[in-house]
Amino acid sequence: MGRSEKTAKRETFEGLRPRVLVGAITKWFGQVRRDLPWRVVDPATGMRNPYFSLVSELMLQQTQVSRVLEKFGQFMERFPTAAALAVASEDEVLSAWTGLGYYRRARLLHAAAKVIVERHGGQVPSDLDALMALPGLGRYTAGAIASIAFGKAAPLVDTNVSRVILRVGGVDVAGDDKAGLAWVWEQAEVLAVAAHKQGVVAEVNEGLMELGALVCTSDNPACLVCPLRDVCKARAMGKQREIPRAKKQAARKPVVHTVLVLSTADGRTLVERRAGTGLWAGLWQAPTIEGAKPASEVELRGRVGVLGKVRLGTLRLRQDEDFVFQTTHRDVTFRVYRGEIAAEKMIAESATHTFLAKETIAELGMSSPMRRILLDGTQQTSGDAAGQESQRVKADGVKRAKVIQTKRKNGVKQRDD
DNA sequence: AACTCGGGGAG
DNA sequence: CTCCCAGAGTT
Repeated sequence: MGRSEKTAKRETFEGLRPRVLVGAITKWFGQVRRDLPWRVVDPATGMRNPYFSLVSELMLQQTQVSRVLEKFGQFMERFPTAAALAVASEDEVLSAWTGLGYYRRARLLHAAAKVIVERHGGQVPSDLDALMALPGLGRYTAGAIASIAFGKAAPLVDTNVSRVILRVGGVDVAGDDKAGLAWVWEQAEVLAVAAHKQGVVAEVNEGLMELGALVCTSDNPACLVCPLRDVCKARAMGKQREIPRAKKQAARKPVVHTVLVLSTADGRTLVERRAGTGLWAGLWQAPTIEGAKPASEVELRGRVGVLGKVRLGTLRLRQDEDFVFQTTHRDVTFRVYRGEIAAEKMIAESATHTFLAKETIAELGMSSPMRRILLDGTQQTSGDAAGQESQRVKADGVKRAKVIQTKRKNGVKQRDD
């Protein structure tokens, strides 16, 4: 390709000049950038710690900054280096990940740490292709680490960047439009190359995301304080709130998890590991029967009684109030029964089922609802419905259950009516 | 190309 | 209620 063609391509950002955008973003980012824990700079090298970037980027995939802030520090304390992470057990890693969701990321990060130790001497590689070859790193994450931690001329596109670029370019497509996304990546590359020439590729890439997170938000863009307000085509057209158009969302499927929390007199509880695929794969739980409708007490007793060939027919069970836990693809109704046995020898432990103390259970990888069931006591909520709403659940056999929504911190939001 | 994988916050 | 979020891997 000739030089003129290359030059022409550099100017296809709908007539916008990359240098202008680079300058505006860099200046703005320098003024407002947040102090996030993974943005620390090593005073010795003047560089960001690439391992911090690796961990934070994996955590940030499809996850908001505020959510990652709650987990990042603790994770780094437990696994301060790639080598420390590589030698940890998978359960330790999953435990540190509990509550973040998309648990596959934790396993992939763990696997990436092992590759980094075995093939890269324990140092996160700086080469884009080497980064892409690591488990769990796709085009976005590899580009983020290469550009932000190593200052390489690599582009990056997440949903923030995609929204900013589509709006600035005035491209009216859905957020998951394939051709639109390809175009966005081209523009991101133009920007990254231009920024790299000026030595500010890290600032521009991170600044683009910061802009999308703080100013060019999806619901209510704050155009008046936007550094790109004068060049933004969506704003000129008054379409900044319509671009990008919403993606189609799949309906959630109702399912029911019937759970038996079986405890011993000395305070230990029976737990098992979930199957290796599907929802909450490989995480720990109290014995659970999953189905379209709630399992009966008889079925639940049978599920556990079979373990040690012991009948639990005489065991008295208490039933919690049902609650619904929502994930992206499911409404999971939890029906929880609790019972106590005199001695754990009533049920033989096995490779897959074991009685553990509460402190030990707290160290297992578990889903958020299971953590509540096992560690926060019962879900009785009578007289304490603040912040919760009810909805009719379509699952058979479940009349109505509270949807667990926001976990209020003490004193932050008490009912005041 | 479509689906799957969590969880919580905000409007 | 709905939509969104520093995406990637599998089918």
